[in-house]
Amino acid sequence: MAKLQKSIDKRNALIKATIDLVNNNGFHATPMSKIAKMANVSPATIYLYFENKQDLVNKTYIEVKAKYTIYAFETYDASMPIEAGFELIWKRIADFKLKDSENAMFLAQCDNTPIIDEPSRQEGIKHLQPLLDLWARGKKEGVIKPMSDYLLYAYAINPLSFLLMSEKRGAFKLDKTHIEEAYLSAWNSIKVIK
Amino acid sequence: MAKLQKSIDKRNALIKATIDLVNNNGFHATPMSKIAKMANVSPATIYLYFENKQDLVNKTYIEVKAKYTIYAFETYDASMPIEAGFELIWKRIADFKLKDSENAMFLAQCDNTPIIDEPSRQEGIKHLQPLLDLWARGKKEGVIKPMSDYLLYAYAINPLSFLLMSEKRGAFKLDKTHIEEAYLSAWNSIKVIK
DNA sequence: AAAAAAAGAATGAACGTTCATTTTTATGTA
DNA sequence: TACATAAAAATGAACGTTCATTCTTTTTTT
Repeated sequence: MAKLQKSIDKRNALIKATIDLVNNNGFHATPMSKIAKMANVSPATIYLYFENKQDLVNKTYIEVKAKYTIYAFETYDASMPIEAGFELIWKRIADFKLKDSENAMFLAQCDNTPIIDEPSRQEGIKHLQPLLDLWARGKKEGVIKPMSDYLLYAYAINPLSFLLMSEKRGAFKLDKTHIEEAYLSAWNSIKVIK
Repeated sequence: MAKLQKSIDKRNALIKATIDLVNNNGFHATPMSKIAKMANVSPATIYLYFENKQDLVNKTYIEVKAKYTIYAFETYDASMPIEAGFELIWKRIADFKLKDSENAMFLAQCDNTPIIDEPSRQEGIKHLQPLLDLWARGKKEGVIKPMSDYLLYAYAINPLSFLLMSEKRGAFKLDKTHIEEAYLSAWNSIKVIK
């Protein structure tokens, strides 16, 4: 009964500290010693839970990404009509980014830098399948533009990350009104215009 | 005649090496020694051109950002009609990201991480004014949605960065057709729908 | 021959990681 | 229940390396 005994609380504290420090200082200015201090743990203890620094940040990424997608699809089911389904998923994603902005910002930083290794990135992408399925269905029904999923994602989902980063920098406040405007822009950019 | 004599070629080589290494390895895995080696220069020589590592990366950012905006607005003049002006600027930006993807990717990484200090970031934003002016005019004329500039930027411009990163990762090829589709999505997301 | 630019080697600090030891927890026995 | 013991978890200090930066010397330019 080795691994199971190790405190899940400590592991969580390490992951939280990693997110916090990487968000505020960047990966390059986040030494293991600081992570340990913030998690109230000895530096050596980190290595009981993670192989090394790269492993820690990879696992943090995968865990946060899973949390994100679980939240996004929690209330969706694949039998919904396209537009309603898209609105539902989109608003769950927006909601996650608002209520859980620490996690969302960490993902944004990982998605734009080489701090995560490629296998972990692939692992993170997997969970997005329900949205891709919805889009495939929408294209078949002629409701969503027959474009590459990358284009759809770039216009429908990714702008939220930019808005989140802008908010973090303090130049902008992402409130309910903005969310509605953003949703309309997202939908208008991917729907088929009759 | 101190500074003027120092070779502009060496400075350029240092900036290019910085972009190259940060793009491929990330800031955290880009030591001064490697930058020096790639620029065919002694590590000590870097300090004749830049105060320190932070200064080097700040100046690189500002220089690349200036190149980007100069290219974006080169063929635009403020008397053009809104839609034509937007299309022109948008396509110049897209063009820059395609033909100068090394520079564009470096900007994308800087814009999503704390590797640049805040004054340098502000300095980089300044040059975007012509686009903001165009949007202000478009809002007044009722052609562009009366939304925050951050929202307009998030939907009209920022998606190109995401597409560029996707292409860099090899999952996606950003060709002429995609550019046209992307332009339509961009315009549809910010124009007033009658 | 003087000044500027560049170089390589040196420096001290900081880093990721490991080691030797102590503390905590779980288990078996009376 | 109380104690003894072994295993697991956690630690602080230490290690070897790498890093940004500086120092001293050499090369190049004027």
